Amino acid sequence: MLKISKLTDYATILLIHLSRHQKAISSSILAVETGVPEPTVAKVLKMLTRATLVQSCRGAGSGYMLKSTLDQITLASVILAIEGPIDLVNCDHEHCRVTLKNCTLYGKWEGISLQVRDVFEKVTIADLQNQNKAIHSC
Amino acid sequence: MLKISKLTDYATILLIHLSRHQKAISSSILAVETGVPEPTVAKVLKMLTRATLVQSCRGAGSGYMLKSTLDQITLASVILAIEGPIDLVNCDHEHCRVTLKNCTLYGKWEGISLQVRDVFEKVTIADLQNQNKAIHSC
DNA sequence: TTTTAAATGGACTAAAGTAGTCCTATATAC
DNA sequence: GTATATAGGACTACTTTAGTCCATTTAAAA
Repeated sequence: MLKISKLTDYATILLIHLSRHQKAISSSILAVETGVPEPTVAKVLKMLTRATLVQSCRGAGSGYMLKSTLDQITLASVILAIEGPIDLVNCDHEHCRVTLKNCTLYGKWEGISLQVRDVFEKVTIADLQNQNKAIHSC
Repeated sequence: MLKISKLTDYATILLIHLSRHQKAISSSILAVETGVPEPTVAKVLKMLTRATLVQSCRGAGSGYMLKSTLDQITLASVILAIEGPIDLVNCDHEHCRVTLKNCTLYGKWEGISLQVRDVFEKVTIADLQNQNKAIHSC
């Protein structure tokens, strides 16, 4: 499927929300703000933390903060954090029906994947964000 | 998931195979040639026929033929035939958590989808095809 | 120092999408 | 008329995604 996963969508929304706060905020507050269920918010923030897109702090009154500004966060990095590397075909070279030598299409797909990756590399979350206060995607 | 479906992969392989024949060939023959199981080959060819990328003919000794040359078939048209329209987010505007007015991200995603679509629009199956006889993808 | 709020990690369930198969009907060449 | 194909669609199995929950760790606040 040539689709962004829902969690990636949530991730962009959460990042935009985080950028509006100076202090760290908790996943439960973000859940209320965004309307996304809390356990899901928590899950996404965990992934973003592992990818070092956001910074976390434990303990009472703490939470999550952006590590950089929205214009420094590419959509590609968010997709990578949530869905893994962008590869249009997943050729594991193990269960391939044919021998690798014959697999001449593979290289071509690689090039196309790169072009797609490039599209996402050039879009930042700041680009996604609008000037007005609306922050949900559908 | 940002991946091409397996069936789309098969479709490109089948199209390349079809281009090597002058006469119509059956799905069972294509199955043997490509190593893809016959029922699956049949399924994909049906889809390609509905999308008028290939022409079908029933009856003994008949089968499928290309409707145009490989350099006239874009990857986008194959993806459209197998997976449907390229839309990175599927916002049905019905079960959206927020009202549509607030959904400002939607327009942005549209633009990105268009850029991705553009990548596939510019690649033809002829581009995918290599000069040598190898025709399988992994 | 105790309590409380919050992240972390991982397991788990449910839902959705994909791949693959099979069967019946229909068309056409020989 | 018979054999060979496509057409359509139903169906099953499998994989991925979404979403939830719980036990643990951390640290601030009282």
